[in-house]
Amino acid sequence: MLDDLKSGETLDQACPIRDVLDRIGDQWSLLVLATLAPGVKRFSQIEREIGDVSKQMLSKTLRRLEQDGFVAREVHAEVPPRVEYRLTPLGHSFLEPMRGLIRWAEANQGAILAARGRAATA
Amino acid sequence: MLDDLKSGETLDQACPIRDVLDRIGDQWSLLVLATLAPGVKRFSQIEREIGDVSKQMLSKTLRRLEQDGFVAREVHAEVPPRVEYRLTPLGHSFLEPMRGLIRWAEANQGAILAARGRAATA
DNA sequence: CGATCTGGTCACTGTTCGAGACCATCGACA
DNA sequence: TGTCGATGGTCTCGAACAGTGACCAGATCG
Repeated sequence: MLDDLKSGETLDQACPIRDVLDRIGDQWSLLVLATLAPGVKRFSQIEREIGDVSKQMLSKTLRRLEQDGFVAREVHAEVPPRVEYRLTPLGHSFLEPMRGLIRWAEANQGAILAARGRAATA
Repeated sequence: MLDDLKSGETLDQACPIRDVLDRIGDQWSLLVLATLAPGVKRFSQIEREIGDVSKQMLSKTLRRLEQDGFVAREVHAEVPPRVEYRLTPLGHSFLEPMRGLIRWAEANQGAILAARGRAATA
């Protein structure tokens, strides 16, 4: 799409990247997916690992990821209740291209920080 | 990082991916970068191409992308004023890994839509 | 003498987000 | 018997944030 975009075209809502990125581009979705990458985890385990996510947002994020087919939710009828989350094949396949982005982020963080610093003093 | 994350570790703020994605993961940044991919564009041209971005958000987004070194801003002292935006080398290099993600989005949009439909009827 | 075009900014409003209280249920403990 | 803690959430409240539309300056066109 990036290459196909000519001057004058509009980037309307039919654009799939837009739909997908609106979902996973929020503050928490990607973090949750990354947390689930190594395997099955429970709600409070994810909460602890991310650290500064509120229960509300974690709950909402997980529900949306489940609806979009990225994660699967399994409830065990025990007391206290146990709920397990795991990535679906779709979720795993999504992490593939994400790794490229993550590598870029690690490699270029310095450049961004430098630009930011330059902008601050300018 | 995804592979390095073991159970029990926390995903704190030092994580570079987190910093980077908080910036480009918002509603508009990526769209602006994509719009600028083919070459230099003016403010209102970007506005028109994206279609449903408000001037305020576009202004804010461009300023942040500029601060982070993704785009360069050039003001021509004319009347009416002309302001041009272009990707920096950093901006272009960022689009590299993004293309992988975009391809994934295009390839898997159907699966997501299907999952979403299944969730809605369930 | 207006209208218009550009790149913004400002005030107002509606949506969203985080913090923290609250809930139901069971076992452990005193 | 009483109550305390753990789990996976939901509810409410105030704060922060995003979108809408008005406004601005300065020159040129009719």
